[in-house]
Amino acid sequence: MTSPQKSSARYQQQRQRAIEAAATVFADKGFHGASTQDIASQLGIQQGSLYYYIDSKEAALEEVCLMALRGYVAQMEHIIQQTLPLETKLANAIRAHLGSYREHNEAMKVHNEQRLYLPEQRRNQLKALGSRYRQLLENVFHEAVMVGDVRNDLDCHFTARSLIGLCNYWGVMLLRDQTLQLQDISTKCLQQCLYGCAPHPNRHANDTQKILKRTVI
Amino acid sequence: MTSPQKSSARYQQQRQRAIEAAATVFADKGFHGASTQDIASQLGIQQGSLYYYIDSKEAALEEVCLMALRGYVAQMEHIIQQTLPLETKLANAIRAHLGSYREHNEAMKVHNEQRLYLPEQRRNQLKALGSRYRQLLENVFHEAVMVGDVRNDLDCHFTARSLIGLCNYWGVMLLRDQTLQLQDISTKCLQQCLYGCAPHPNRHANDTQKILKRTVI
DNA sequence: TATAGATTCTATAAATCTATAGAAAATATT
DNA sequence: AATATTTTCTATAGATTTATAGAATCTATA
Repeated sequence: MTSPQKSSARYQQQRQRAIEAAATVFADKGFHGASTQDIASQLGIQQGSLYYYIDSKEAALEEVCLMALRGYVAQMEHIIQQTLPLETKLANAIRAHLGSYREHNEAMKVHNEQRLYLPEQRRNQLKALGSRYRQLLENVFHEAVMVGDVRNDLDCHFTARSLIGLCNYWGVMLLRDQTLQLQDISTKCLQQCLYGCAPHPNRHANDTQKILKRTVI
Repeated sequence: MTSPQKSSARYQQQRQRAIEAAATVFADKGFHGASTQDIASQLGIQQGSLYYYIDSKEAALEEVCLMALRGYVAQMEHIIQQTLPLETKLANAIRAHLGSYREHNEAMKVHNEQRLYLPEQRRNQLKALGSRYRQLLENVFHEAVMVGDVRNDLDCHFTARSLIGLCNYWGVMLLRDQTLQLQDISTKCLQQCLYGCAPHPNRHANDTQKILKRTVI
């Protein structure tokens, strides 16, 4: 196990597979509950061989979390900076948030549930990405307040975090129960966020559904 | 370590302290990340002595989760069967839900984040309690639909789960950040659930605040 | 084909962790 | 005070885990 040219296409590809295997196993058993043996088995190699691709189990967790957040935040930057009405922006954001649960090998779930087991220093990048995303979402609500789309006493920080919490909750549900429809849950999360459960005045449920159907990304 | 009369008041009391210590440690390090040594240290006894009070680490987790849910569900039964308007009932329910995060030694957090690491069979009681609670909350919304307090196309199941998700999210925040005000978060969760962020017609923010102030339990 | 480099395997050191047994200490009871 | 009971401690067996070293195998290229 001498230090190799770790830049070949094949190496990078296998490394990616290793991180995805780690994501799957961490999502199922948790970081401490999963062993490097579990990850190696998932990948179909021997336990020792895994260390050709990762430096440590902890480093693997960091990679999984970064994998979850990176593409995701980039997506959000794109969605949110577009000049579109609040509802459309939110619809796109929610759809992207929930969608990424079913994409990245359960890495989002791992990020949510396991990242705090990383030591402070290893969380720096993650924190930055997380804050960035939260801020982007919060700004959407600030703008909406200024335009008058939402009530003017709205606590934008609280609302943004609540929406994130809501999406994370249903994101995990989407993973656990494959019969749940991404489209359906997205619609309902949007409605819940915008109108709660009180009857909303000049708007039918179907309109929201339509908005979600023409998502941008 | 022969089998003792495990019913003395002192024994039961120490046992309770052991479960609370386990809750604290599990909340911090996770079930698999925490060792029986950690729990014993928290309690101020030797690692081996812990087994005088618990049968296994797994049994300890089960006890922690049960501790979290038992009193809590009983509370909800009481709150929810009262004949009160939707807003009041919800205000009480949310307040009780969030409040119990700051009461039971972080056991609620452990229940949410660690219970799935228990084997199927050990989760039976927990599942029953959880379903019971979810059902109680769902019924509140069903009633509200019939009375006309909420829009009639409301997905009560979705709404109940979302509210639980919201409360669990903010419950954990209340633990992590002691500067957050229970009262303030409760109010905002209620508003979020009922009205979302769109301006709600014939009701001022202050009314909701008032309702929350006269919680029943 | 022969060789260099990349990849995987086997074996293992060192650390940790759960659970138990039996001795010791503390407390209660006669 | 003497004895019985409860509680705590120490020591350890046995299992598991991470990470590393070095051998073996595979692959690409000269």
